[in-house]
Amino acid sequence: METERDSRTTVRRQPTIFDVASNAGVSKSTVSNVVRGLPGVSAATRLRVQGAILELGYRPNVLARQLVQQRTSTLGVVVGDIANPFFAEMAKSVERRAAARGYTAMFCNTGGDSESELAGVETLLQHRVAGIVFLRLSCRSNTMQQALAHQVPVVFVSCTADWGDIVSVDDVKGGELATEHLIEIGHRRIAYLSIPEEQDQSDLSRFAGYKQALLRAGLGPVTCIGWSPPADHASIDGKKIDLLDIFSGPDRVTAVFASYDGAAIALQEFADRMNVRVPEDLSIVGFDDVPTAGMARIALTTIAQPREELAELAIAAIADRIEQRFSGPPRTQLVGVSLVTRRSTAPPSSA
Amino acid sequence: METERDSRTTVRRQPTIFDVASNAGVSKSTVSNVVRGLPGVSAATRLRVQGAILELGYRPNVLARQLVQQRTSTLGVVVGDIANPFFAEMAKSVERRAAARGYTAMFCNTGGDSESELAGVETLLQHRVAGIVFLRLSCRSNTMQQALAHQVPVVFVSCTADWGDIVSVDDVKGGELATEHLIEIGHRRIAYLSIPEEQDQSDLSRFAGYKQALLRAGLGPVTCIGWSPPADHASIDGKKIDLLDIFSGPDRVTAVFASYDGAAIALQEFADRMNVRVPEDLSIVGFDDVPTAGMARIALTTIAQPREELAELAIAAIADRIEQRFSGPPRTQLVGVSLVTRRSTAPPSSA
DNA sequence: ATGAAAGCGCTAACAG
DNA sequence: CTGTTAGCGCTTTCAT
Repeated sequence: METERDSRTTVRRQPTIFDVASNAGVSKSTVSNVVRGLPGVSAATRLRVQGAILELGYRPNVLARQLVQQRTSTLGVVVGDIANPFFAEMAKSVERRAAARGYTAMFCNTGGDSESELAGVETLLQHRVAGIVFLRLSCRSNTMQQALAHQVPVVFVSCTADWGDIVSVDDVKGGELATEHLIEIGHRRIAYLSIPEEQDQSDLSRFAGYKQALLRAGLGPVTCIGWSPPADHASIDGKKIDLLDIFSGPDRVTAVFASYDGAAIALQEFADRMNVRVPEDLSIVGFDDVPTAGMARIALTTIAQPREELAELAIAAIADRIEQRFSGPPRTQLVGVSLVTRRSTAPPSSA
Repeated sequence: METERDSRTTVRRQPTIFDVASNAGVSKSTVSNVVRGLPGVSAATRLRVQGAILELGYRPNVLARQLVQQRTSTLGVVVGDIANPFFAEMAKSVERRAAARGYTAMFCNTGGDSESELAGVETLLQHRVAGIVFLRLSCRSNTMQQALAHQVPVVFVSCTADWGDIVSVDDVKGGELATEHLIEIGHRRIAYLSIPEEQDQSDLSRFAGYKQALLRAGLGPVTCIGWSPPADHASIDGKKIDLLDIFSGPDRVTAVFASYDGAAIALQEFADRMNVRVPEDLSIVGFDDVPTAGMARIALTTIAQPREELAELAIAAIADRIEQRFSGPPRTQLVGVSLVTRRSTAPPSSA
């Protein structure tokens, strides 16, 4: 019979603090004190209680504790796209740092669309998370802001919003660094590449850095290519154009700074397909330094983000809020970036 | 003064169901009924209650609900390494499928070591998760099994253990497919490559498939290379050996089936570094078909896993257990794999 | 040093 | 159709 299994397992629900108490012959409070490691419990009682805990396999119910304590140790983490290696790495670091401080991470992957982003945040809020970490926020809509208004501390990692603490790399600086590198090795026609569907605040800052470096060097024109891989066409200033044309002709673009490694690698693929040689005909710089960028066959020159440092600062910032060590207007912490030179960039050929 | 801010936000804690009730002039139960969408509430009252909910910005406290209901809608997901693109993709799919059924995913990334794996599971259990999904289980120790024994439903995705439901690709079949492909295009000396630190049950099954195909074709010897990238040496049957030597000499290995794409790509990098040409001197087959494998410059022949299907089946399986639609001995569901041929494999050169 | 009692916010009978 | 009541498992004063 099937019920045999049930009788064997005795349909035993999880033991509660009460079960432990009566097993050890003490009161609930004493058990609670032992569990929480508070002083003021005699060694003998403590031992007896610990024995009972082990014997029954007691496991404190976090839900009940958090309900009565009116606070949780759960951190919500909203990730734009966990399949993007950069965010996957960040998610990993954030989880590790959170765990180190006693927080449990509750991830919530959003397709990047603001609708599921909102739904995700709503769920997190219903779970009474102690705070929320945003890894790239797509929606600029203030629906989100309204939902979150003063509910819980919020920290934005690698993205910008004025209603929470920010921990980010200096995107503008990164854009400058990338562009200056291209200028230094001799490029004159340098374009910025971004993928419209994934544009966010970081994008704009990186573009700003690009623009600044370009103008400072007296170069131009400032060119922003909008491209959705793997299409053959793109757009510049809203005008549709054949992507290949951009890299052909006398006035051709010889170097591209892409908004992030994914875009850079996609462009490299496109170039390969079209027999545009990288770096001879076209130099490419990315942003993030994902593991793939370092692979010998990809060898992408890129701007590296210190992922572990970002994660640590983010968790520190939100923990400071949660644990009331800091309150006040939003803080911004910018960390440095560095250029990693690989084989996707070289001086332009004089062709 | 700092307290100004506080007075502005009125130190207002989250409104409770009671606040809504008194605001709408009804009882808690009625509000509860409205929130849960139960019938038997007059349209007028429902409207009044909904108004109050909106006005107060009421958000049900999931913790309290779950405490009284004695069950949660949280699913624990244990991931070996979220930075591995295959698991990142799987995690994403699992989260999406879980959400579609009303479950919230609580991820827990473990460095692959069984210690933090155990700690992670412990945390999940304390949160009274309704079930646990394992994406690659590293530890074979039965400490884990003991901790989980009959506590919650468990499903293993892409890994094997006899104490829970299993949803996996047919690893043996995949190993055969990969090896047969190599045999078919003319290879005779074919080795299996695995990374000792990341070995698991899947590894063994894939190796079994490799072995089977090899023996069936009357080929040999069965060779299992243990390698920790990016080292220059490896080991075969416990004997340390120069990795390059394996691919040199008259009796050299001309093709390798790697336990997963990561290993395959690492080997490709090694080959590039050592001027061993792929596929002319060495053919490589991977397993998983991660996005990187499809990139033009990598072009790895590999065994594709149907990620979405795996995720869907896994969530369906665990939901069946949780929602008591199924109880009984562990079930195993194997889904098919397919060979994706790219440029990392070719007939051996007659050199 | 230990115990008793009052909730945390919610659901789920059961009355009215 | 709506209200009353009794907990879920735990922490936290306050007594003893």
